[in-house]
Amino acid sequence: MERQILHVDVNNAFLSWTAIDRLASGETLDIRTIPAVIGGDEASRHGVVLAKSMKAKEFGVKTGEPIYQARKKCPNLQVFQGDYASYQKHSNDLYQLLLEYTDQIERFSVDECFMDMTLFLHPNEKLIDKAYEINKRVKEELGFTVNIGVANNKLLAKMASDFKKPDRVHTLYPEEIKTKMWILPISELFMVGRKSIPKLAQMGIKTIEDLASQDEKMLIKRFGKHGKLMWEYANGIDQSPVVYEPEQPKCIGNSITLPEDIYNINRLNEVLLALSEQVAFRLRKHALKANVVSVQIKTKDFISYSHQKTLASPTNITKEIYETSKELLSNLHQNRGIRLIGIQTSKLVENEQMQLSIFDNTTNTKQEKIENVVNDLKKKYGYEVITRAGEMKVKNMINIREEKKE
DNA sequence: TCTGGGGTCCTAGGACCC
DNA sequence: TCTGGGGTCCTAGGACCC
Repeated sequence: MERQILHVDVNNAFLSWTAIDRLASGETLDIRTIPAVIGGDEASRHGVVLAKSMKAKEFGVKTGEPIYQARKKCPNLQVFQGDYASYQKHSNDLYQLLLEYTDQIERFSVDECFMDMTLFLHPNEKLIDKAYEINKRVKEELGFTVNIGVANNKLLAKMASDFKKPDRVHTLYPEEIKTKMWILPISELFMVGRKSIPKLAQMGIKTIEDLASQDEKMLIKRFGKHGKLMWEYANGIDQSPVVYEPEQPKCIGNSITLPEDIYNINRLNEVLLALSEQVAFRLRKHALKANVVSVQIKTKDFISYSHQKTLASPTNITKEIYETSKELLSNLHQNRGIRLIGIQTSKLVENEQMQLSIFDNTTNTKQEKIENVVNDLKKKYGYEVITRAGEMKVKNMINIREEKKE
C-alpha cells in the first residue's frame, strides 16, 4: 500500500515568528514586508543570518552567511535578534494543530514536520485536499504560512515542500519526478551538500537527472554509503519511516564562539566549567549519562580540533565532565588563539535509578544527590536561579545567550 | 564588526584480541 | 626472526542537516 506523506515547512520560520510577536506586542511594522533578517549579535561574533524575509532574499541574502556580507548586498537590511523560547512556542502550536490530522508526526526540526497520513485518510478523502486544508488553517489560526509537500515518501515530500515558496502546496508523485525534480540542479537535492557538488560537477553531473542516471555501483565506489544515498534520493527512493515516537538524543553538547580569541588556558577552563554545567544539566534532564566526553576547539584561523575520552563509568556530574574536559583541553590547547570552544557528550545511556541506591554511599552518589536537588530547583525556577560563582563571572565575560530552555 | 549552534551518521587508522 | 586475517573498540575528522 502506498504511503501518504506530508512535509510541512514553515516559511522563513524565525523571521515570520518574530514578525508575529512584534505585531502582537503593538508594533505596526511587519518585518516580513521589508528586507530583514534574524541574526546573532555581531559585536560578540555571532553575526550570521539565521532567517531572511522574501524581500531580503531578492537581494541575494542567504541563510548562514555573515550579516556583514548580507549588508553589502542589501544596504538597508534590518537585523533583528531571535527569541528561541517564542520559536519553541510557535512550533508547539503548529504541532498541536497537525495532531488533529494524525498522531504519526515526526518533528524534524523546530519548523519542519513529516506527517504519515496513510492510516488517517478516509476512502473518499484525498491527501492533497488535506494539505490545502492544513495550509489554510495554519495561516488563519496561527498567523504564519507554510509550504506543504505531498508524496508517497519523506524524501519526495520534503523535495516538494521546497518548490516555489511561500504559502504553497506541491505534489511530487512518481510520475512527476522527471518533470518536477530531475530538472533541478544537484545542489537542490537533499543530502547533496557543499563538498559533494564540485565533486559531482567534475564528473559531469549537474542536474538531479544526471545523478539519477549514473551507475549506482560507481557512485558507491566513489562516495561509499553516501553515494548510495544520493543515487537513491535522485531516483526518488526512500523507505524510511516517519519516526513519531520521541527518541532519546544520541549526543548532547554545548559550544560557544567567544567574543574574542582567547589564549589563556585558565580563562578557557572557566568557560569549560560553564559549558560542563549546562551539558550535565541537560543530561540529567533527559535522565542520561555519557560514556564519552569530547572537547572541540576552533582556532582563530577557523581550523577545528577535537579530543575525546571514554570514561571508566558513565556520568552526568558537572565536576566529572569538567575535570575530563579540562584534561582534554590541556592536550589540545598549545597556546593557540581560540575562537570557539565546546563540549560534547556521547555514547549516552539511560540513568538507572536502581543503580544509584545500590551504591548509595559513594562520593559520586553524594555529588549526584546534590546535583539532583540543584536540578529540581532549576526546573522549578529556571536555569538562571542557581549558578556557581565562577560561572557568573564567565557568563559576564562571554555573554552566554539567555536561551536555556528546550 | 566576516564566517552560530544544535545535532546525526560515516570513515579511516590504530590498538588489541584470538 | 620477516609476519595472516577477522572482529571489536576507540579516536579524530568530516559531511550533512536545520
